[in-house]
Amino acid sequence: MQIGEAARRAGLTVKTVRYYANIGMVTPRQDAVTGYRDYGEDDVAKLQFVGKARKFDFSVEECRELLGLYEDRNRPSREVKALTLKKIGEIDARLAELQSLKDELSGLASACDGDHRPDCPILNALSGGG
Amino acid sequence: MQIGEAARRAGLTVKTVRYYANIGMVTPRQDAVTGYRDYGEDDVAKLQFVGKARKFDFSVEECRELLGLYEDRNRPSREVKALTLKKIGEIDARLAELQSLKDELSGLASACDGDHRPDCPILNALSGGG
DNA sequence: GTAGTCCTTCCCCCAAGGGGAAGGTAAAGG
DNA sequence: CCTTTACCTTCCCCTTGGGGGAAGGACTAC
Repeated sequence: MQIGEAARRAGLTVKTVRYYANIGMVTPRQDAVTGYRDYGEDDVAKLQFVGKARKFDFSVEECRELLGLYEDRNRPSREVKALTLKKIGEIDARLAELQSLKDELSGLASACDGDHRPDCPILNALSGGG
Repeated sequence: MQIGEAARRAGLTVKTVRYYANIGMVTPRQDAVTGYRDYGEDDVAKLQFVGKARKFDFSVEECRELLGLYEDRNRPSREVKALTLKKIGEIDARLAELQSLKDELSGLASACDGDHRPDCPILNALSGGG
């Protein structure tokens, strides 16, 4: 099938699918006459796979790795789990970072009257020497 | 002072400080003879301000806005607070997103044996039609 | 014939700088 | 005076993951 239908079926944009072809992640056959990319069912499955993995915050490179494992019928599940745990760790770190950021900002915001007067603890905090 | 010392005092890299000058956020005087940027104490204060705001996850454009408010002695604190609350809202949204992501990944990871065998619920989930 | 829709490649754009090259300048040391 | 060192300058390419759009080829429908 052509790239448009493959993209629709995978829930991706044509641009994205073409990008994945360019970086060698999901490489369809090429029609020798028209030069059009020719996607098979297996390609669509890979595109769906990558699309889902991306939604899980895996980077394109990690998706490439997962895709390799996905295609390897003999891979040990250990490797997939390791990648997943690493990703969970990264998410945890980011969660903690965002949470402390939020706490600080919330503290500042609640200390600020937010009226017409120029006095503002938020700006004071940003300009202060802490 | 030269850009190196300004950067050191603000806790930023020279590259970053030069970037802020290029985009017109913190614009030092320019030495007519050498062409070197010439930073004053007020510039360093602005750089510190922007550096802190960046750490609070404000975008460069938001920093520019905050800097404008910071320099306006008559600004209403309302505007600063509004920006801060908006940022807190964004952080909240991201927190929720990451949390649900983590929950899903954690569920998958705990369902995966992580041994030498190829059977892997994580890959099954990524390739499944959900 | 031509309108519409599909496809191709090509190039520039985003954030927020990082890395490094090529070249000017100033101060210290011999 | 000459050289080394440590600054500084501009310029250009690199990153992530594509988006936007131009220019041009291809196919179907009317």
